[in-house]
Amino acid sequence: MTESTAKKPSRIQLRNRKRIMDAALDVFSQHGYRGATLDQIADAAGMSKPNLIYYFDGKEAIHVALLNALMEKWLAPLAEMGPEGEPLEEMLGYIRRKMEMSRAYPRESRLFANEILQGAPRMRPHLESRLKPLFDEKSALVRGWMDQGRLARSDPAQLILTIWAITQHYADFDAQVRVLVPGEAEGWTAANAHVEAMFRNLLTPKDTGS
Amino acid sequence: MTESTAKKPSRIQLRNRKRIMDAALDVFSQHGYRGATLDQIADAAGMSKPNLIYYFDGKEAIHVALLNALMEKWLAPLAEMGPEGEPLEEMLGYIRRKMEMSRAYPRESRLFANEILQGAPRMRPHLESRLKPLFDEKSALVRGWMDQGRLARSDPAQLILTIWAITQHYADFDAQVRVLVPGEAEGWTAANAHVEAMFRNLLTPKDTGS
DNA sequence: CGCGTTTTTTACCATTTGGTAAAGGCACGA
DNA sequence: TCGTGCCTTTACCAAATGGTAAAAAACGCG
Repeated sequence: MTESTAKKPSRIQLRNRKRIMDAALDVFSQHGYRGATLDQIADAAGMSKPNLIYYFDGKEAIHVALLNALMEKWLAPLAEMGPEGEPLEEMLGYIRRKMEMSRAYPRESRLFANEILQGAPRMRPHLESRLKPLFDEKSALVRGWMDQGRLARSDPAQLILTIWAITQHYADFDAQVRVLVPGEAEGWTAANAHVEAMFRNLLTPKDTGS
Repeated sequence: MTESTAKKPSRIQLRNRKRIMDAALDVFSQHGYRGATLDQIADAAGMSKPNLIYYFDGKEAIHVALLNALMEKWLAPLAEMGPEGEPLEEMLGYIRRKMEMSRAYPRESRLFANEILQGAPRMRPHLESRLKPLFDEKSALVRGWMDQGRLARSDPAQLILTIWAITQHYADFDAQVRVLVPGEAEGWTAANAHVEAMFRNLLTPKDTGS
């Protein structure tokens, strides 16, 4: 609808839009929305500031475009968790994917963290329309597993929040983690091992006898 | 040393410094360092911008003063955990205090979160000199408990990181939590219950038979 | 090539923002 | 009550920042 009259973008347009988005991800994730400047983004993208504006309507438009583009990627790990497999393995798989996201895409994680920290001014609609339904769906799935006794019982919503908190912590608070836990590369393997063991422990159903 | 030649501050000075710090906490925690403006802080403190500068050397000085003042309060819950009591109760007490901090002082939590997110540019010295030693000390304490079999074994450092991740999440990502988990006041009781049960579960030593 | 279209640059601009200068107000002890 | 030193305000300012106008350059296609 929004694009009904838009012509199809040229190769240059596509390439430059991507360059801008990548540069903006760098800058926004490092300095936050207000801390980022168009000049910084332009520099990082290797083009002039007015040239940025030629491709995007303005600073806010770039930010919103980033947020929109990232939302799907960000939800994917949770979306993939389905009722087909063994509950414990489905959950652990989800947790592993989430850890991998934090490791591989820390900029994206920090971009979201910045946005949420400031009250999600530009993302609340997305949270309500995309995140909430998925969250509710998966909460119900987990509750079902618990009801069947295939997963240790707890509050599914709180459980998912807990998973997010821990996995994202490694990306968002990287600066702190690095100070406290020396060793760069090994840091992740230790973190992965701990998180996996922890949730395996928590999620494995207790044999209730009978 | 720094204050060797300073006169003792008057009553007005004390009062206004407090007003400024409180206002600055509001503004910085909501918008981040660069997102905050002196005008906003001045408004919130009910005084003029040059008057701010009369009491503090500038924007950065206010931010640093805030960070310094907050550090002690922030470390207190962990500092209080000592070797006297029963390990499980000591840990759960710590976790409860940390949750209470997030509930009672979300602005402080977000201020730190903002700072760490951006790489702790103004706080890294503090992290190294104050946080790291405490972290190492308490990690060792926890490891000792585990070695004695009085706490379930895991990586102490990762365990503490995990506690921070979860407890701070409720303050820092409040905007998201609110969208996902309806109910304001009850939210905290559900969160408290979940976190306590979770860590009790994790920390209780498994009877290894004999 | 020739020419319309897309892309990029140069030169600006208005607003915001951190900060200053200096005069005025105010409190309070002698 | 008068002056002295602490506090506050008014009037500014230079730099930074988001954004625009319009000319110049590059592209691509018949």
